[in-house]
Amino acid sequence: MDAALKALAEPRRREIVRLVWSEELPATAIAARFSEVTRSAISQHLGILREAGLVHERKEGTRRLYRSNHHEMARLRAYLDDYWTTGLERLRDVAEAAEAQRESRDGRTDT
Amino acid sequence: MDAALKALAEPRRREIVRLVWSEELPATAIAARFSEVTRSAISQHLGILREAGLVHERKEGTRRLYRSNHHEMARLRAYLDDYWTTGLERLRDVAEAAEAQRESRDGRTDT
DNA sequence: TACTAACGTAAGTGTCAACTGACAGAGAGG
DNA sequence: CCTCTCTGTCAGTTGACACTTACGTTAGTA
Repeated sequence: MDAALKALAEPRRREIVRLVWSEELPATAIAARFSEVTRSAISQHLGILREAGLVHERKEGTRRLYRSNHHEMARLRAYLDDYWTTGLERLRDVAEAAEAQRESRDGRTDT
Repeated sequence: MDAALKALAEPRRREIVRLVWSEELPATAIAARFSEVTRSAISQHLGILREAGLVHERKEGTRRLYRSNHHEMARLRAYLDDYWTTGLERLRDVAEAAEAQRESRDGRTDT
């Protein structure tokens, strides 16, 4: 899960995931979209994405077709949603409520 | 924006943001929560988070109080939400609709 | 002034990541 | 078999990053 987030922190890889989201594409076709880097670099990016479980790989003859792993992407999204809400907003509410209680009860506290 | 995502790809920094989400804390207090690394490391993490605009810094005497920048966090969240929906799901819908049209029109296509 | 607490920061190190260029294997077609 | 295409991978370079140690700075205090 941590690997997935780290993988998507790279703009190039976010773009790759975007490319193969709705279309299954061979490695060469994916690499062709990136004129700034070599095919080798894209191949390595694909390896990282596959390792992180963000893309699926399917062999067909001499080609390897890639497509996004929607399920894993959904998991990552859920993880982040949990981070925003449970981890932060809700924590803030709890803290504020607790502080309000402390203030109205003791007027001062620590820890 | 990209710096923010990259900053949050680091687990330690995610934890820091969590710590100062509801409470404004001095650097020392934050560092005290992390027994595995030195105060210097945390200070550098705080610098990166500040650079990415994810935390606010306020000087008070000899101390520096930190707290999360909710606004920037919301922006990042919106950016990701846009990535999931507009960038992916919607794109998939469009692609699937187009493919369905192609199939019912030609019966077969490539590229 | 001298001392101390709270910080940031420079310097140095080990590790990891992105990239290029060269090479190897696998499958298709002559 | 030979050749061409598609593709992963290895070797090597460069730069970024997380971390530690040491030092400098600033503000409060005796």
